[in-house]
Amino acid sequence: MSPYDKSASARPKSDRSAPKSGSKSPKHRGYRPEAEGAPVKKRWDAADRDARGNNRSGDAGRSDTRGAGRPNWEPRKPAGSNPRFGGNREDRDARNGARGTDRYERPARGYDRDSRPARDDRAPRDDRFDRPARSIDRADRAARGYDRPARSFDRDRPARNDRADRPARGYDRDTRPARGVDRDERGNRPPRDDRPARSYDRDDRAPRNDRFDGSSRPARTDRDDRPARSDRPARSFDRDERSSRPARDDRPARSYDRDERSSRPARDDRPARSYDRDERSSRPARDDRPARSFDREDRAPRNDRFDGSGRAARTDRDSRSSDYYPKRDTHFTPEDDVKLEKLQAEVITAGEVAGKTWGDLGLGDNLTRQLIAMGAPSPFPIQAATIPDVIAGKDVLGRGRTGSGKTIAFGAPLAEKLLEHGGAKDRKMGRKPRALILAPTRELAMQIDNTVQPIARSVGLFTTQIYGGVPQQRQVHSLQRGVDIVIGTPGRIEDLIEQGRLDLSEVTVTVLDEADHMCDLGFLEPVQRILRETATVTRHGARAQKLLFSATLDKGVAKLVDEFLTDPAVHEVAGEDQASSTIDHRVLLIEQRDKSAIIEQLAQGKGKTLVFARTRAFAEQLADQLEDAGIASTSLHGDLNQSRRTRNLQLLTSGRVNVLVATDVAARGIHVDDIELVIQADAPDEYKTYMHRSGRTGRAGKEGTVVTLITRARRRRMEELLDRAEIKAKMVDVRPGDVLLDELAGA
DNA sequence: AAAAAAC
Repeated sequence: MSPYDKSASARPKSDRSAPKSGSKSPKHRGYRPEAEGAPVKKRWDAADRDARGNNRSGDAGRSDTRGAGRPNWEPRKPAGSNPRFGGNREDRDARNGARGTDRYERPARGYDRDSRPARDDRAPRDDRFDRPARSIDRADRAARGYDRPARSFDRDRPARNDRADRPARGYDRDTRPARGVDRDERGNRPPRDDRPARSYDRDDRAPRNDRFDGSSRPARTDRDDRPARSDRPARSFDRDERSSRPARDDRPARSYDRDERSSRPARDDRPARSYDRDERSSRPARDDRPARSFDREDRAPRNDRFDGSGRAARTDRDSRSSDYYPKRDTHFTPEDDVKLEKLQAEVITAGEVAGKTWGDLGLGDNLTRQLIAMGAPSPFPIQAATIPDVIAGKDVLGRGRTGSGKTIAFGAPLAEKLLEHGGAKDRKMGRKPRALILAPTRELAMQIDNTVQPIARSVGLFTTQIYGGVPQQRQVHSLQRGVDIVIGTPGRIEDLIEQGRLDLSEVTVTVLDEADHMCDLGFLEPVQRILRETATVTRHGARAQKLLFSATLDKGVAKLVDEFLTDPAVHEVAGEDQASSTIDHRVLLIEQRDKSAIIEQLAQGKGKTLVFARTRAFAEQLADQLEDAGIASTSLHGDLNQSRRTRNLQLLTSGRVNVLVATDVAARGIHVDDIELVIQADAPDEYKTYMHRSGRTGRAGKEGTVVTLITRARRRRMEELLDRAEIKAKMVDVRPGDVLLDELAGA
């Protein structure tokens, strides 16, 4: 039985009062007993559809005017820059972004602009937005206390989109106490309304150092002197305790809590959260922390609950939700960075490609025209290698260096394949998708769509993005209208399958981008479940295809290859190793205490800079620190809501900000024009991570610099890692103020 | 251990 089967026996979840829709859950803030069972979303849908004349595409950022004249693998304008909302807000955002104060200040707007389908039609909301809170005068905003409501509004927005029928205003605060239940442990917090207005606004925030000096705590950079923490329970403890609560087992709750905390102003009685967390993460072991076995005790019964019930579906589902509380019994050792054997590949050389046209590879005229219009006059090697095989109906594994044009390598032939059988002529409402592209992050899914969508559209095919963190309603609408190509991340795709709103049974071409990563722990199982939902043969009896792409494709994908691929063609491009790339790799040997100062100096450059940190907290902290140092910067990591993630990435893409501090969420696939410098504030643990991070620069033959900061103690490990990556890098001792840093910054 | 991925 499929894990997504809709049969009654497969869905005991809803019988256990743990339905999926938040509004129907007694645990959800939106719970309204009288609304239970009522087709809340449907009602909104219909009204909305009428009101807006049914003329909007389901996805943001759709305009065929974008992107002409760019390299062929490059996304067009990022999602969220939809011109239909006019230029005024964009311009205002641009100004704010340029001042570098945009990061937390007006979160609600980003969401509003990017993902909200039809707010203009909804009077109560308009009212809210038309208030003077709009003013971009931050002092004014802060004085009026508008910052805080705007923020909580922002967090609730996605959930609310489909619930216009309930009273919108004041809702957040009314229900806040309910959530407080989760945070009893931190109970000595003053009532919310007594607190100063949320002020991530840098202007009214005390300088960081003061904040800590004043409370007799060491400055944050002084990691070794840790502040006493006895004045409140350890946070990690909170979390474990929370997650052990039966009532909350079925949802993560993490992002809410964290988001909430991260937005809280600094309090005298305890360190700011980011500091707090970072400090904790650098601490190897905590004696006061409950043993891990705690978690396992909690998990064991859950398995029992489903084992032996004869319901394979439930077992599957359960193992998936347990990903949110990852099993801790897998022992981690940093030495685990094993280099797996490369797959034996057919090698194509640049010479073989010379003079080939898109048509030579088997693409039709429309596609050829479109690709040329997108700035790809002729195929890159990886494209020349894989496109014919994809069109021939083979399973394909493609390894191409970062930035070598993999998206078109699968996107274009995929469109061609769909055309073969019906294609645009077969267009009808509610048709099932026939192709699926899976990506590991939402940003990458958006970016792939930005490239694939115009290609598909040129031959009358439609795409849609299916990923989490945004209201699902628009995505469902798209599916209902009928799409040909689904592009998304595993979580939401599984979610919609389970809800019966996404049917992959006619998907005959499936693409895994960053395929090796999709085989990593935590991704593999969802991906396997999704692949099992796809068709095995086309309606013409041909075998359904699977295409696996990555810059670091290795035997790690064997699990997927063995189950889902038949006699795959493996392609790579000769001479496209890291050694031949245009990236200048440097390893800087530094003192730990100098790290901040060195990063500041490196980030001074005029060019775009991407800084990688190991943890979300450190990424956030670094971004703050750089801003405090007068460097316009922003952050990208999983602690941000999706609107911020999208917006912050766009700040860098558009050049409104020159520095982005990110976790490894940005390590793979993300393309931003002209990143000149990649700084690895924390060295990566895996050679693959190094390769993907560094691949954010030096794209399409451009030059770039990658700087990795390590302490001397780590030198040996770093050398081994570089060996595996086959990268040669100079190692240099560096101290703050050294001229070399300015040179590397390209200032 | 961290990161990502659903509500």
